[in-house]
Amino acid sequence: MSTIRDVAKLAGVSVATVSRVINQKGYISKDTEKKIKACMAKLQYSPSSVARGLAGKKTDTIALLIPDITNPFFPEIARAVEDTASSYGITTLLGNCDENGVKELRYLDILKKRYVDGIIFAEHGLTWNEIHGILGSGMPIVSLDRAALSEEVSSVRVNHYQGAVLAVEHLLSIGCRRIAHISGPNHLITSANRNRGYTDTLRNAGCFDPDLVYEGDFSMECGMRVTEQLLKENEGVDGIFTSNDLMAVGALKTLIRSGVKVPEDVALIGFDGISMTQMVEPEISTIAQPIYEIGKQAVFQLIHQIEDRHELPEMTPRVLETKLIQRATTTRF
Amino acid sequence: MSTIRDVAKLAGVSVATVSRVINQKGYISKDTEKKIKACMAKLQYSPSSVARGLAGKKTDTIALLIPDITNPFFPEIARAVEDTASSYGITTLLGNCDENGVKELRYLDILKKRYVDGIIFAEHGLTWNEIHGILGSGMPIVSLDRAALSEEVSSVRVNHYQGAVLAVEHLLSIGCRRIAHISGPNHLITSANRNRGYTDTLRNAGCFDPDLVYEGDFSMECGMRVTEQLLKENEGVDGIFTSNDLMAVGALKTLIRSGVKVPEDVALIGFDGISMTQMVEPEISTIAQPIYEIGKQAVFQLIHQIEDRHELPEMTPRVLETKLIQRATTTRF
DNA sequence: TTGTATGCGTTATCAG
DNA sequence: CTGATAACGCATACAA
Repeated sequence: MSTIRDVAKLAGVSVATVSRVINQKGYISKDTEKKIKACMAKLQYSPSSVARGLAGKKTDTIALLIPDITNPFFPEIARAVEDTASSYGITTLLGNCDENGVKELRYLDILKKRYVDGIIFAEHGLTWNEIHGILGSGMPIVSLDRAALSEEVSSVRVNHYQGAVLAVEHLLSIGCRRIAHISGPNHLITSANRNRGYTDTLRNAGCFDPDLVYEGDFSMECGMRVTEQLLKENEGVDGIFTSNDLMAVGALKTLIRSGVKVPEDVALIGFDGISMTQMVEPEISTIAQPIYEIGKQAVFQLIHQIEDRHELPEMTPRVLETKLIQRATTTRF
Repeated sequence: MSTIRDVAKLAGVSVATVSRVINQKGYISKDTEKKIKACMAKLQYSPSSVARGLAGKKTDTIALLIPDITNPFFPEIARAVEDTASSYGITTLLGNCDENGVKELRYLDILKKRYVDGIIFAEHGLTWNEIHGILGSGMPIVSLDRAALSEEVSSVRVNHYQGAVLAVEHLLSIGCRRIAHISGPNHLITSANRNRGYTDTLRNAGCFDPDLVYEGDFSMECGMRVTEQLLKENEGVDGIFTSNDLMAVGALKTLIRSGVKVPEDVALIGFDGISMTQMVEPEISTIAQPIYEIGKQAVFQLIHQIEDRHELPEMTPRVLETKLIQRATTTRF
């Protein structure tokens, strides 16, 4: 690998001059610029982002930390983030934290020191101390989950509560009255908000029953297991709202295997809007998050923190809304 | 963020001494070591991997480049790689290339210069020139797809050919005679090998029909579309072997929607062994790759290139075999 | 056992 | 317009 010095030597100029043409900064004569560019090409030179990072420059690289790469929701987020970042010449590095605090910290340790220009968290298990540590280090961050939890850390906000309301109202509208809920981990704010939306709506309708709420962990296996338990422990459940799509897929499976007719006996609706809901039969109704928009806004917010000049399309950090997508599992004739 | 110099100052020693305790290298008195460690803790110091990389040291970080993060096979590979790497204290950075040569090169540009200690490619579109460029730069690489294509680049080898043979023999054994194949992109060696396995086996059995071979692109949509076309253009197809599981899921969907009974009318088998095959009803038979083992071997091979000393469990770079997993889509009674 | 000095590849500040 | 040279944070021969 050739360095900036090799180029300088070959071109018969100083490294400073080469650096200038690389960064399009300061004055350089057309002649030397052309000569230098030729030399760079000949040596197949490309600047080291590491050295560049050390020298305090931007690396044009951001990191996206996700909790579980095998949950398709996050790969879809990743694509959105990557797409957007890519269109600004920014490369995205992914870190899979595996719901594991230790790994999360390990990533941070690596990234904090100018490895990347900024970090996007899709759901994190950090303490406030740790977050302040990062913020203090000057590393721009954006969070995808702490909706409205604090003004201190930039985040893209999705109205999970309203999404859950949509889901439950939909189930009510097609005639369901005993509607169960398989929630996500209660310590996650997103999950908790969906839970509230469910509870409130059902209370208003006068058919809330705490026995019908089960805490899940967002995995498909859990969706299967809990649904089994749910069917065993309760009579007359005629609708299920799962806090994410993966659990809905699991639930659907158990329902079919148990000989329960979907949606005739039990209607089913998930949350997220991942494409897997369309891969199964019957296709699963869901509350779709604006996945692409989420990724896009996250990148916008991050870039804004990194530098204010970037001429970005008007930042609209409004709260993003979810959308009901009705499919076979909630369509009764 | 505190630097090594801050620690040195606080501890009243030189940076070299601090560096020694960080790297457990050279002699240091128990006393100063303890003192320095205390200072590091107090300052919440952790060394910058960037500077460390620049200074020619290992970064204990590797990169895994995957072609399509939304194909669940790769997240599963990623988990295996991460798991293994993690157990050796190595952090894995992911890059999603999106089947996009430009992005692939962009990642390489970033990674090449001592950003990471090594790179694992899960399927790449690099030319030999480009590969040599990386090799020449001293960056260790391991490839997951170029099975047996060259001795120059280290790779973990899976017997895709034999896997396809297994699949087709299985279909034959349950009575299928007109067996269609939806292949992957023909320019991918893995996909081509599976295709050969299919063709050879069917030829030997005397029932090969080139009209029943369709080229797909490994996506679910493609699985749906091609299956539709396949049903329209051919009579009496009684078995389908798709070159990966995602296409099998798509195929299954089309079959069910077309009122075709699976497996009574048409049996179906996929390839890869991703867990999604168990999420649908009926569950899909598949040729399972030893996903975890693949990731593990890739990491082992990479570490071996990075440094020879690491006491790794006996390296067994044997060819990995696939395994038939029979499920409902090929179980006739 | 510990300190000094130098280099890693770039950028940035000042002089020419 | 261009060239030295000092950072950036760390590792490492070489001294002490």
